[in-house]
Amino acid sequence: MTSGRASSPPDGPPAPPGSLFGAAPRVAVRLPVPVDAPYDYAVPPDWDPPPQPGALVRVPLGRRVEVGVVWGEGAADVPEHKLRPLLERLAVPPMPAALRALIDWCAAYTLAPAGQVLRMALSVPEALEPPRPRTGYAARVTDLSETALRATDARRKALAAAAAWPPAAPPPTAADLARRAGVGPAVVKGLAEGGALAPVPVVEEPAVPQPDPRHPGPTLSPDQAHAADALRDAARRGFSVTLLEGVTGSGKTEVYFEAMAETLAQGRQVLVLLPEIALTARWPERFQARFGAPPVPWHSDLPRAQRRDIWRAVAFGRAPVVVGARSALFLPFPDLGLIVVDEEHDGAYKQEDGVPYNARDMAVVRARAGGLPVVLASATPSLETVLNARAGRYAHVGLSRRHGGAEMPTLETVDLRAQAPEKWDRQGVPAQSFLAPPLLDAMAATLARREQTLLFLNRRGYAPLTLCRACGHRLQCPNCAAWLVEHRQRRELRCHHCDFRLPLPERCPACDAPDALAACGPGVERLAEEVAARFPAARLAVAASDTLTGPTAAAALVERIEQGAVDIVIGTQVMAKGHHFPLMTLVGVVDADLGLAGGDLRAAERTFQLLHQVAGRAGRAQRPGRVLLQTCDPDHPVMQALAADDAERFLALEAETRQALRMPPFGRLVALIVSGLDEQAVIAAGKALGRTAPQAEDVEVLGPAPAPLAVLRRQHRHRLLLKAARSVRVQPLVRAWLEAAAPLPPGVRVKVDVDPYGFL
DNA sequence: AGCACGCCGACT
DNA sequence: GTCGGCGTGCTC
Repeated sequence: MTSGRASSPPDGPPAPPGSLFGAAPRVAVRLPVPVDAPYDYAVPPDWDPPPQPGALVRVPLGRRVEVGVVWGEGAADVPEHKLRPLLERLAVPPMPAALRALIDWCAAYTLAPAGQVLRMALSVPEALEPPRPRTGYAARVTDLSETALRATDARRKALAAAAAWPPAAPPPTAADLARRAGVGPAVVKGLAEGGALAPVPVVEEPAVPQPDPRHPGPTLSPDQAHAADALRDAARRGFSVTLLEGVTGSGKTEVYFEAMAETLAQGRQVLVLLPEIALTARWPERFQARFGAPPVPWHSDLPRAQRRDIWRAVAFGRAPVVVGARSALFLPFPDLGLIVVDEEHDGAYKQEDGVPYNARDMAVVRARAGGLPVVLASATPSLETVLNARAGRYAHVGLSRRHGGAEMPTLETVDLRAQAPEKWDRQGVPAQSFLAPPLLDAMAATLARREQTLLFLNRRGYAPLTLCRACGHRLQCPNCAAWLVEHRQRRELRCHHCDFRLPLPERCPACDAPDALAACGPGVERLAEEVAARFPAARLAVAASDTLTGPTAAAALVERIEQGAVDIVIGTQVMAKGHHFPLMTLVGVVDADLGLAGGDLRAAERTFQLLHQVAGRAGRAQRPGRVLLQTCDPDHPVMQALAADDAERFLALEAETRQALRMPPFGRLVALIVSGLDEQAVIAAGKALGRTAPQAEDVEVLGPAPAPLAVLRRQHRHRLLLKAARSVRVQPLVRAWLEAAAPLPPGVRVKVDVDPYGFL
């Protein structure tokens, strides 16, 4: 992929007079601002050698100063007099060529301005500055009598501590010395002022834990060892993509650890991508067990200082392994040797805001650019990855059995039409139930065996809808086309799409009727209420993203469950991920149909993956597990495939459907979201875009129609979908479409989403 | 992304 | 008469 920069037109402006003897040397610099082309800058004559591609430089831009990356030679299409000089080289390693290639590729593919993509790679400005030297202290004298300082006990101790400091270690700070000597820091300062200690500036990069590939890890089963051999083999060669497919509990993680060990032994870096880093509490433990050191994390919630340290450690090649969320893909690894994308099917890899990219796909692009292998791991790989493997584009390594001889859980559907939940008694008033008799029986039996139950319901809060029994008014978000979700514990209604909150009203906001508001449908809180009433002796825990604030809370809950301090866990999808609890032998899926509503392209696939993953929570170790799926449609292919444990057949059916519709991965989709505060203007702009839609072979444009979330944060949204055959290069089409389109009315924006995933 | 320029309402 | 709202456009 080229830089996308047009060369100077043949009839361009004449060269300025000064260029007769050779114009000032210029370089193209990409800037982290949303423009597509790099800007040219003059290289000051005293810059010898001139900056090479990848060099990070400070440049003037308008009336501010930005950090940019030298992208290549300057073009001749900017008149000499407009050129401004490079200001400074930054003392960090050049951005690796493979990362620059990824940025260009990502911009060209997503149609995002390349500068906006670059911004993701320069997200930690502090990391580009030299670390601020701290002051260390070294002993300058052997005895206080050599100074004018009066010898006190504290001073003697502090001086002795400084003299005894190991020369190999970095010099101690005042605080270090004071702590060692058991005195106050003022004593140290006093010694320095009196000349007994010499201040030395210490430029110290924080230490990074070093994983040891030869650290003895857990023993692999023959199945695992076989798979590990294949991955190690791939890790020894250049670019390749390998699908590592293994059912939940088959020990995929330990298998790809072996590929990582191989890469680490070669002295090269490894990147592991996880979909939601904060919630995969067990991964770091497993990493530590295998490599004898904690992994280095990367995600956007890390404290700034830590992000700076890690960014620098990666850039300087001091971080051998980073485990991170999708943004870790844009870290400047100088010697990346392997990328692992765990849970590759997970929708969290698709970024919806900013540059809409899929980190799993971009990982393959990064790997190809760097000539290194990628491992895509999943128990339920995505349809596109499976098809790539079948077509031979990806290698395929399978793990069939559960590690440690554990049995797969038995899985049954509960037909809610035939076995409807029976009302329960809330203080003399019959209350709606969400648990059918078979599930309640199974829970009682599980409780009696002193084993654990997971009730899975992918809905936060108490109830997803509140309506007025008097007038029928439904409580809606004022900013979004969405119902307000009751959070009874917090005594408020919340919008799950924007940050709107409303204290729980006593009267209907529409008709003012008192005590008429009724909760409709279940959320985890409401389920907990029913469970608490039905099983008063059971110890409950509710696990949702808003009840588990941060990884610490998640880890604490995991520990409580492990220790058997919880009998029934009621959780959203945060509970679906990679924990395994030996006592958890029953999983009840409260509403298996939940994800299937709403005509989303991948609804069936996602539901299958999620429920399969949830089912995998049941019965590991030596106890057999049982999974009950409550559904109103037990004949649905997803339920059938889950009950029969037949992923193969489900994927075949799903592939058939998609092929018939010429939908991804058999066709390509690009979404254009037109949004703005003024609904009429948005509709008009959408229609105008529809009229100028590209007419081409194998291309069809659907819409405009209201987008699935027709109003979001007060922005009205209409969507057009361009659907094309796989062979069509959609980017040039869309680019030409937008360029030819009538100028957008004020306040209306168009967002392009290549390969849209969810419905945002 | 910033940051200016530029053209229409409520104040010293 | 100015201060200031944010729509539009540019930054080598």
